[in-house]
Amino acid sequence: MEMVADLGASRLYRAPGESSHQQPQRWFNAADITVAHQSSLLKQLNQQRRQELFCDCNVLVEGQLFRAHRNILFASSGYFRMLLSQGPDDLADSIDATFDVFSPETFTVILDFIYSGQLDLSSHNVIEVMSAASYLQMNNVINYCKNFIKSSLDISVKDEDSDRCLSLSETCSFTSGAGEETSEQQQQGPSSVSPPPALWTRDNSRSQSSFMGKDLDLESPASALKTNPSSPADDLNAETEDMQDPQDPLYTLPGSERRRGKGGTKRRASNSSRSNQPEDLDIEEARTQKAEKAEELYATLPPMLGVIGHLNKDSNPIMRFKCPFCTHTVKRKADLKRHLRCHTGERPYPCQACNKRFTRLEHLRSHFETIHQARKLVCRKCKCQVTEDTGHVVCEGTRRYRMCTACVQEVDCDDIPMDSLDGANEEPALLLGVDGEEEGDSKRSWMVTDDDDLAEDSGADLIIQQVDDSDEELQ
DNA sequence: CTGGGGATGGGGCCC
DNA sequence: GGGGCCCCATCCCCA
Repeated sequence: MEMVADLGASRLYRAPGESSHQQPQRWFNAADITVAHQSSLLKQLNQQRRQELFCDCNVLVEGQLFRAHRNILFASSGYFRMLLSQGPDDLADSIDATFDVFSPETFTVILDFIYSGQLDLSSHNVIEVMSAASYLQMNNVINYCKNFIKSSLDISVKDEDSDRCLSLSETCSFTSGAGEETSEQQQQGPSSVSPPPALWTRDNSRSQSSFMGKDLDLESPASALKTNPSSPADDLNAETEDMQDPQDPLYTLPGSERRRGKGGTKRRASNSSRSNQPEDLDIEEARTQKAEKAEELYATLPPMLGVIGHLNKDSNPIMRFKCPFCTHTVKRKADLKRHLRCHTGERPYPCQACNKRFTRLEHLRSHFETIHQARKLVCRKCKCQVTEDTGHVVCEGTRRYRMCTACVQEVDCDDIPMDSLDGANEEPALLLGVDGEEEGDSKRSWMVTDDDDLAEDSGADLIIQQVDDSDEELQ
């Protein structure tokens, strides 16, 4: 084909075999050609999908199998992009993804959109489609849903409750993540999908169940990389790999984050109190990177985080915030931010005594009081109740605990460094702080001292400073 | 091997 | 929105 004119973006081509002398001349606009080509191509792909030709990706939604093309899913969804870019690509017969967080009908709507540009939204399915789109990281679909809801709420736009079908041609351009720049596609008859009932509450309950449960393949794109549902053994392995040892520079790197069950902290009980000084820089670097990545992650969160939950008793919608990485929803944005730390691996609260890091200040406080302050008025040996006066505080490395007089006499006292009773009642300096944060007044008692060596936690070398701060200052 | 308890993490919710 | 408390689940250690 010969280009005969360049009109900026619109180039004109002469059909092959036609000379400039032939009449009438047939001119092709490059933009038209592109659109026609894309349209034809997509139509072909859609046909192939419906005929299950060359489908190399299996998606299981509530037991219903969908077959599609990896490259199409990859190009359309951030979720699949992450999933397919890291998953094995030689398992044509295996299930690539399993979803229980939305219905097959919803996935059909989304799949039809991917392959046709037609988003079959209705007042009945918009919430679940939006929720699914959020889960699949398809910002364009989310935007359509938002527009749909917005226009539905606008009483000036009289559309009653009639279902509407948004097509690419009628809505905004896409500037979101890669793969969602599907550009203008051909108009195609809306796929006839029977809309499921509004299922937000169902989704919400799933959120809880899946979150509390073990179906890791639903938790996050990263965890979804597992082809098969994780077995307890897998979890164990995951645990093993996901050490929370602060000495491990990767222990909470966002990229290595893997969802685990509640409270699954792998403890290298004594390891955490060992310091490899030459690695400190690496640790700090990793920590910084992690914080930066977390910030970056927060900054690049999909715009659609707030979703409309079920109606309250006044029939007003209850806004909930959905985690972009899993199906969990929360009422408050602050709770979502807190929740996101379990995905980002961010642990902004380090214990200066043992270097262990925590996601929350309260966890750090609890840890410090329990481990380093001997706050429990219980004899560690005989479990009897002691008081601050009768409970001798025994130091063992960075650990402090109380023992009753009898137990102290029973064991070889000479081997156990022991605080005086007076000292036991005094407050060791809480060498705690929040990385990168100025200590506020409320945290003054959690002083950061200049003695960074305290963080080295070299066992018996720990220096317990005794200051006059009262316990109450902690509260 | 097993059960109990400690330590930790995460969600809900109040202040 | 942050801090904090309560509750519960999970994991690990140890007797």
